[in-house]
Amino acid sequence: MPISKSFCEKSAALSAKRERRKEARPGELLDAALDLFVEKGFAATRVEEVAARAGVSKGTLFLYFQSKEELFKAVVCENISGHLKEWNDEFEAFEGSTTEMLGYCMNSWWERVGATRASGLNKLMVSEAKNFPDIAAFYQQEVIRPGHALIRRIFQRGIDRGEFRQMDLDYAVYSVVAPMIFLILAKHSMGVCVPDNVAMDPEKYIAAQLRIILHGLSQPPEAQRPGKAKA
Amino acid sequence: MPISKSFCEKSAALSAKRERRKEARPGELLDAALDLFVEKGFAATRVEEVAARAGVSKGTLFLYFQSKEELFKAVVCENISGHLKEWNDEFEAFEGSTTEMLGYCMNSWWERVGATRASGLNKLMVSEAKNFPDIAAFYQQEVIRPGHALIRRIFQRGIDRGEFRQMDLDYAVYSVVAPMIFLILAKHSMGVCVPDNVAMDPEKYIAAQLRIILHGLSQPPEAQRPGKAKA
Amino acid sequence: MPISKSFCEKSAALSAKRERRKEARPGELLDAALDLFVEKGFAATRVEEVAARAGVSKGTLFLYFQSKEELFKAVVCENISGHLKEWNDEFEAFEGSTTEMLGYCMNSWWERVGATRASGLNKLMVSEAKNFPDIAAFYQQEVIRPGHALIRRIFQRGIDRGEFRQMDLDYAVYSVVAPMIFLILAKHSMGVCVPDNVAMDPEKYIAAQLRIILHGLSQPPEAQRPGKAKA
Amino acid sequence: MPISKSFCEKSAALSAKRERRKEARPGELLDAALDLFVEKGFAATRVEEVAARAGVSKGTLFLYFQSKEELFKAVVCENISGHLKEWNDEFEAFEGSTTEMLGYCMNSWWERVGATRASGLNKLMVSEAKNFPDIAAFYQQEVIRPGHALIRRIFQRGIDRGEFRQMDLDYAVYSVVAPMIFLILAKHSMGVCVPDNVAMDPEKYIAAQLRIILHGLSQPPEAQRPGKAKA
DNA sequence: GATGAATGAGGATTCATTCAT
DNA sequence: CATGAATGAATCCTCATTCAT
Repeated sequence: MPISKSFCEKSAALSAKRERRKEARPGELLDAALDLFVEKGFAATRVEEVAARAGVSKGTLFLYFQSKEELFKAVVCENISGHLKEWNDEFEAFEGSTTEMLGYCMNSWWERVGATRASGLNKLMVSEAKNFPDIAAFYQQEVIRPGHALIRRIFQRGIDRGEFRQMDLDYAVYSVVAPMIFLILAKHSMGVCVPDNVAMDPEKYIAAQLRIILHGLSQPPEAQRPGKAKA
Repeated sequence: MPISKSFCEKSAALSAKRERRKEARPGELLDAALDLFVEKGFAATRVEEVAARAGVSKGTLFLYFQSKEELFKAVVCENISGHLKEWNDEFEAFEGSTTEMLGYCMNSWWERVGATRASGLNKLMVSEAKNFPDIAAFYQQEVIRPGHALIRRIFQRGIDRGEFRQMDLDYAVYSVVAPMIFLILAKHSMGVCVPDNVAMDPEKYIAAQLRIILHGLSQPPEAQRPGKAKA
Repeated sequence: MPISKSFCEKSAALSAKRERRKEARPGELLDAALDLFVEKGFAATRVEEVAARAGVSKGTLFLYFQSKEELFKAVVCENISGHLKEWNDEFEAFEGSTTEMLGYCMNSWWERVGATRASGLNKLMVSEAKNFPDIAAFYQQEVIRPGHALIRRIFQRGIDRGEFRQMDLDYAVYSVVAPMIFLILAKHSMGVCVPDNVAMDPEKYIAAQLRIILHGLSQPPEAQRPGKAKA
Repeated sequence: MPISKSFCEKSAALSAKRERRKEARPGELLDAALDLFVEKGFAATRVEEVAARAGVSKGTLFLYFQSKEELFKAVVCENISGHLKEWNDEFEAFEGSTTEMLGYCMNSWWERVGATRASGLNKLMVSEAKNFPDIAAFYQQEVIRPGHALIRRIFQRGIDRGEFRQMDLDYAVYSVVAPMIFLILAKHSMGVCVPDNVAMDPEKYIAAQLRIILHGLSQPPEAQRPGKAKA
């Protein structure tokens, strides 16, 4: 947590000062910056554009953020949601089957993160991880690791309760994470992952993906109809 | 193919002016450019750096590419592999089970594309799609759509042969594509998808993913051990 | 005096508008400004810093001074001491030897001007004369010319009274002025005139300088010891 | 010498590279920069103006100097003349009286330094010492200290040969340095040290100053004419 | 063809100045 | 009166692009 603290405390300290100011400005700037950084990347985004979209002038932005880089860091900090703690609590309290829990988890992730502007953060990190290694490390620590840990605990619960077969947990986790990433990129990268001409309904996708994760696509052996083969 | 033609023909026409085509156009420049664009993004990459890494001077780069943007387009064109036609042919000739075919397809994709530098192209497109809509469209047409179509045909074959259950083909396709994207990002975006401290073996991952796609993770009903539940 | 009037009357007139004059205009601002202008130069000094050092906000500074440049002019006006008139009166009343008078004059200059913050004004004018020709002219008229005139009158008195030999008065004056400037720069320009590692006692320096001006450094002829020469 | 080395070696290394380039550029830029820095100070000088005066564009300046600060440092380094070694050699070889030597020294300083553009460096250091402490330290080490040391040796020689009376060497040195500084400021600071309306002939000034240093201004006692007093 | 010096439009950042509160 | 948030002109610096050699 040392890294996370350094970033977040800094912006917390700033926030204290800010709240005494026009108090809306920094948030509007961060909003605008998130959109533009996600849309065009860090380097291709002009601070003046961010300011304009937030309805203020170039100079005002620098009143709240020391530099474009600091703005970027603040965008990342601000948009790292604290949902993980929430989900962990829900996990502890959950009473139903692990299958239900997994579905609940993926769907609520979509509602609370995937479907929101905040999901752009993931695409942003994909693009800029190499240019901002310290932020990437921070993001990994705050988002990636706890997220993976939670999913792993869910699978472990399923195995413990006899719902899931024994499995290599790491790769099982990826089978949940990969679709999330896929959804984000489908949302933010216009047709580079999913063809434009194909409708893509996230809820349906999650449901289908869950079905596949749980039961696979193969025909159960007893149902195999011989003779239906191609030849 | 009209869009694809426009890009490739343009660069072909330009090359024609300068006598030889790919022969004369230093592949080193395209190589260096791919690496750097993938690593830092389009805007954050300096042409001088590309030239330096290719061992030539800044001026030389502009002998072969009219502009940084043309260089980018050429990088995309050059790295769009012709594997799709290959795979389509192999699909037509394939005699084994569709399960085998799917495994063969994913593994050979990893060997021929995923594991190579060329896989950076996908990350590149994710990052730059919004900044280069025409290139994104071109990429979609040349890579995404044919790729999806191929996978869809495989699934269709499986259904036709009674190996796979009925399914929504679109979402089934994503269950193959998402892991590929995931692999690429794991390779190119340091820890933003997979925690740094977790080993990730692509071949194993593909195998595990295939198993999940085919058979799911749930315990088969007859094997469910009641009473083993947590509560 | 026309130029001098223009500056001071202007600021007087402005002040009149705002009722009270120097009383209301925070001397703290002028104090802070003098220090910072002397230390860092006009351009490198930020008004915000001046305001901060004076304990007020940036906006307040502009209540009292129309612009940074006006602040600068006010600093010069404010710090031009009225000592000249004083010294002229003392000159008229002086009864002792001219040698004594010269010593008195240099020492009291050091006490009343050289040793105080106000001496920074001279360094300031040296640095900024080219950037503010009209202020430089004003300073020349108010400080330099009367100062030179006074010293010249002292020398004239010495010649008239037979204490000093005939001399070119202009250059004689410089032999008094140069050490004063030297003292100021030694005080304000860290090591650019006097090495840091050499102690420099202004009173002693003035005494030594006076001795040199009056009697020179050469051995009186009758005291020359031939044969003591190096060769 | 460690500090001096760091600065000068750096610019020497740069020079090596430069000479292979248009080879005249850097010198022209340094010339222009010296003039403008002396005239307006560091902060008030725009790099574009420097470039324009050197007949090149803004960008070209940054081809040769990493930043405005580096340009400033290079200006200082470049203009620190190696005359001190020369003068030291001449001192060792000098055969005449120390009085002659002192005169020779001051006059040749004026010819070789004071009268040239390089003398602006001193004014520059006066103005910017506080803003560039490391450069000021470098300047002190390379110019001020060796200069003072040389003059001190001259006076020591005069004492040893019986030409000069015993004296406090430090203050004696200042009686030579102060006029030099005075001359420089008279040259570079339009009327802030010497009134504009007074002719100032450097050679004459040096001669007069020498006379004063050596013999003072007082009437020799035997020549004092009583009764000539004012009253 | 190849080079690298030169260019200048473009973008980040600063800071004097204004003005609503 | 005092404040400090907001402004935008001014300036440093970068880097894609050109071109003479």
